Amino acid sequence: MTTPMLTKNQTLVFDVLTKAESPLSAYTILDKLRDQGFRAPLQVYRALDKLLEYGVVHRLESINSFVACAHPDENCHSHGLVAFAICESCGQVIEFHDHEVDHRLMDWLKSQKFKAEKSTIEIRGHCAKCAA
Amino acid sequence: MTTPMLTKNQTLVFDVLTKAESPLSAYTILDKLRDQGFRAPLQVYRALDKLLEYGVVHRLESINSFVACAHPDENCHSHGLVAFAICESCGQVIEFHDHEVDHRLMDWLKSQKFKAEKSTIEIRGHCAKCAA
DNA sequence: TCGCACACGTTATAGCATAACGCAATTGAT
DNA sequence: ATCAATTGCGTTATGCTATAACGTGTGCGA
Ligand SMILES: [Zn+2]
Ligand SMILES: [Zn+2]
Ligand SMILES: [Zn+2]
Ligand SMILES: [Zn+2]
Repeated sequence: MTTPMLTKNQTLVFDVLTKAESPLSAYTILDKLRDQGFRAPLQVYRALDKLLEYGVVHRLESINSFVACAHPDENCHSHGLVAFAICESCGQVIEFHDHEVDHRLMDWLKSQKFKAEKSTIEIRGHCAKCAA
Repeated sequence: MTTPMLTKNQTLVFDVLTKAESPLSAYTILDKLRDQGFRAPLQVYRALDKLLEYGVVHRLESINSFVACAHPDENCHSHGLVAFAICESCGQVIEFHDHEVDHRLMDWLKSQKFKAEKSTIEIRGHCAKCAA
């Protein structure tokens, strides 16, 4: 997916996520953008929908939050799965890709004739710094 | 985790999930149990918390729903990750385990000194029957 | 000019989850 | 026997997450 020009709201939301050090919930984003004129959740959700569609933002299902893509320039997303390690102490997220995991999962799905469309791989725990 | 005797509410919730053909949301479970005296969401959530703790029920993060474990007798859960293929047409869920995927993910996490505690692997798409 | 697509704003509502209180039964130590 | 701690339960209220439904304005090609 080639990313078209972002609209004003999309840019605001994307910038907030890019500057954040941890994933943010839609409502947290809303609060951060009230000074820029945001008033309602839909303004955030509509922007997020587009950013997700363009692949420049990921949704973390297990914590109802959103992060900017950590590898916006690689085209891994088009042919591979994305995985996340989420620290429950500091909130830091590491986004990673592993083709071996991809292929293994895809093979299994293929063996079941299951047509995959979206995937979620999220590991929660404690990062090196917080586990000490 | 050895599963202790279930309480009345836990049994009711577990039975509903066991009989269901698809994952159920907590509020759907609540509705199904109103005739048995359930009145409030907390009655469901408290039972679910215990059932999740005992490992006899899984939570599907990507669809805010719950399913009975499909392999209650295997002890895979103690040493392996659990994955789900979720059909977005018929709602059917296939629970599966793949040690190769486990090891690969665990190795990566180890290389990052990340201490994993909970994992979520969910693939959404269309099952063989619905993809036709 | 008309029709359409798209972004946007606003209000209201739906859906998911937990806080906080109090009561009752159980257990296990003193 | 008594007390304290634990656990489950019921209820009310609240908070967080997400979408429905309506209307506006703008740009653009037929
Ligand atoms: Zn990414
Ligand atoms: Zn951390
Ligand atoms: Zn299971
Ligand atoms: Zn299906």
